[in-house]
Amino acid sequence: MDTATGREQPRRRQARGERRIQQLLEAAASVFCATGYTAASTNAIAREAGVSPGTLYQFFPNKEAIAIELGDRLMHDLRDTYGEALAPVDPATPLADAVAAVVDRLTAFNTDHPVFFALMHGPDMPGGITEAHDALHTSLLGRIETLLASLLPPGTDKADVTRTAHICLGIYKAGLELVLSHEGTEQQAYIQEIKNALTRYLDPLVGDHLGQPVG
Amino acid sequence: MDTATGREQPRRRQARGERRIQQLLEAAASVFCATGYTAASTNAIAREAGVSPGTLYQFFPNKEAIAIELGDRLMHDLRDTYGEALAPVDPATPLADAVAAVVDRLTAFNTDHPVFFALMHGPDMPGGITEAHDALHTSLLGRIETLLASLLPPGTDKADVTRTAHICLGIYKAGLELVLSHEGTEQQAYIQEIKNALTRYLDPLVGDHLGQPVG
Amino acid sequence: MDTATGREQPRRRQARGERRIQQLLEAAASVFCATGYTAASTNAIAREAGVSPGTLYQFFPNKEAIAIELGDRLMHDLRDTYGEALAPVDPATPLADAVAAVVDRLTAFNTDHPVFFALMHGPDMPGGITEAHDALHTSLLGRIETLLASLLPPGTDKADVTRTAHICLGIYKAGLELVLSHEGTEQQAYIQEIKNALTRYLDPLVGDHLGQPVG
Amino acid sequence: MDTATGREQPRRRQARGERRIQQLLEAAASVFCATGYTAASTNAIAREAGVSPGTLYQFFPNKEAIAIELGDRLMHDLRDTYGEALAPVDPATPLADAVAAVVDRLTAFNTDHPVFFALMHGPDMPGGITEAHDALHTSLLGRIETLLASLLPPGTDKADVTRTAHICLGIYKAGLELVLSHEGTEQQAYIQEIKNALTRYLDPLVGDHLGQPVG
DNA sequence: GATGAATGAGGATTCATTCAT
DNA sequence: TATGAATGAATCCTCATTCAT
Repeated sequence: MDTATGREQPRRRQARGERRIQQLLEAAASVFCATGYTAASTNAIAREAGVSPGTLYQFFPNKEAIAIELGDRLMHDLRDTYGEALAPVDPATPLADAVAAVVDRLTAFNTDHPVFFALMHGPDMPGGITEAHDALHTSLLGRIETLLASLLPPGTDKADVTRTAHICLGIYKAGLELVLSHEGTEQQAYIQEIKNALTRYLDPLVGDHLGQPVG
Repeated sequence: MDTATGREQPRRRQARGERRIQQLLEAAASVFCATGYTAASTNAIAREAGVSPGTLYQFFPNKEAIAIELGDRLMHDLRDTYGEALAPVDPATPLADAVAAVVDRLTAFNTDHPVFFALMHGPDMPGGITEAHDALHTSLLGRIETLLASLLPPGTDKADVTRTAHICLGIYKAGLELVLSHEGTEQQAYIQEIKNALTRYLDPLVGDHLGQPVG
Repeated sequence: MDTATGREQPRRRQARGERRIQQLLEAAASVFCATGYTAASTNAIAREAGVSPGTLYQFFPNKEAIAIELGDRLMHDLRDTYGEALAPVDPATPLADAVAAVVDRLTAFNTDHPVFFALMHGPDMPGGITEAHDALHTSLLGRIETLLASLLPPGTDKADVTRTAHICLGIYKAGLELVLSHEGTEQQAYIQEIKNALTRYLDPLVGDHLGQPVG
Repeated sequence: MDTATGREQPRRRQARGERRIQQLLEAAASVFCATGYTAASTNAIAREAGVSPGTLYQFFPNKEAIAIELGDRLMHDLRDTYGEALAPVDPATPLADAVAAVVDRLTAFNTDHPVFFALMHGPDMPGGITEAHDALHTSLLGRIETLLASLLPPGTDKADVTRTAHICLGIYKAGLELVLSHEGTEQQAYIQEIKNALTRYLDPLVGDHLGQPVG
């Protein structure tokens, strides 16, 4: 009966919803970038998406959920684009090159998805941090831990890896903020400084199974 | 009462005003710490200070101004406590020691004035950043630049100093966030990592007029 | 499929429609019980029924209509189960027994159909009372009037019968609320009190064609 | 210093607030009567009071609080007007007269304060019942229990008194609804029926220390 | 100076209902 | 029929700021 069209009918309906969701997420990204997460209002997002507030709430139960979904998709994009590891784990790669690759990739990714930065810098709140940012943060952190696991000496304590990852992510986030607030050659200079800071920070920690450290 | 010592009247009034301001700033600090700058409401600050909203607005034109004044006083406190340079610039001091001293001092200062952190991490907003945080940031940055000026080789380009200062401040802020979100020995470990990250980042930059670099 | 038995098609459709209606009414009953009529949302009813909001509106023009139909069916059920009169009108039955029978039946009916209570206690609204509750109320009232007609002396004024019926129904509704808010022996005690209140209220009104009044 | 005016200054300020509160409560009473508690919106109450929504929330934290305060003041009014006991407890008073007095007083009170009825009939919700109605209900119930304590035989079980009070209040509430939905002589007739129902219900329960029961 | 009442636009969210598919 | 997306006014409530006293 429905054999021929049965799969497409629902698909078309779902497709509309999926399109709306995409639309809403894009609007949300835009608004988050423009005003930050805290100041972003659901009404503004709906308006930006050209729909009514009610429509937004048909797809997301609340503002937080939008940010979470946005973060999720962002991480998937990141994975799809640069793979799980974010960088080549070829033992022969010098640390500086590995770091540079990761920084370049993350920076390029942020250029493509400016909301990445907006989401990473959670709201003002103390301790709390919204679930959305937490999720994004945790996810990123995991990737970095994985990456570090292949750089640091085999026997390194788990807690040390985590701590190191936290510091690296912190340095990167702080650096990204600077990168974004500058332009042209100065911006490039900041990118280089992030790489320097990370490389130098990690250099004494990596085992000598890596290529020769920076001269 | 009102008849005697006509000259003391204004003085007393000013004193009263100063007390009020102090009161309000302390309340603001408390509220900023508890809820973050964005979520802090002027009404909540007034309530915490035990005065009416109207009174608050008799001393500060708006929320922003409170943060600015708070930041100003914080910077003065910092200067009063640790001097302009934040650390001894004795050329003989090894870099690691100088960095450790600065980090310890800033961290101790933050412990004494928890709102320091809250103000440094401005609101969510994009680029803009509120004037208050900007001011605090700029002030801190200036101190760091001064500090770096004595560490980096004499002829270093002004722009390079500024850039380096930005990066250092960024690393410190990111690190402080981690320090504050941990406790006990883990917290200590993070403090050490901040020192490591900064020392290693600066090490190749400082001239050899400093004590021997970290072994 | 569509080719054969052209006559059965509509029948089957009607059957399907009837099933849907049943489904929706059961869902509505469930939601009305859980949240009350006012707070019940049509979306919630549709969800509970496992259909889309649109489907609900294909069978009922609005929320009110659902309640009305639900009330109607409830009254039919009541009639089907306990007959038109709700109780034996055997003149020999003592008043107390007749009252007890009616109360027990209504109470049992409410146990079987908890939404009965929810519908009887209409929304908050003033005077207005929604059509649905009005209908249920009127219907119940009619049954009680019929019942009373056989209890009160033959020549009793119609207005008096109606008034008495109103009072009896009021007492019963108030009592039912109490019954439902208690459990165990206390609940039984309340049931008994309803019977007492009604019996004593009616006792002086019934003619002596009934069995001996309560001692 | 302030001795003379010190008490009046604050008083005047508080007076404005108190006036506003009165105004808001009157507006709330009006809106509750017009639309019922559930449907009453805080904005509508503010509008009715001629103030902005914000003003309302300066005096009441939420809708519920308005109803609670309204109920409180209502109970105080009731107490102030008719005393704690609601009726003479003169042992010589015949039950019918005592009941009539209470019913008349409550009915008169409700005529003076129509919101009394609106508040007694809480929202639709199941079990829940808002705190406001609960409070009013409990308060009324207490008064009735006190009253009954002097009517029922001295040794009566506490639980029995409470149960009887519940039933009486239930009958009265149900009756009041009927009274309010009728006019003129019919309304009077309903008032009489409430008295009858209550008197007859209580008659077998009161000790013979009361005046002769109804003939 | 101090008070606290007043504002009113704006925030997130809900819901009965309609409509394109 | 059935779907579920779409609507948009309405809900409760907040907050920076102003103003009369």
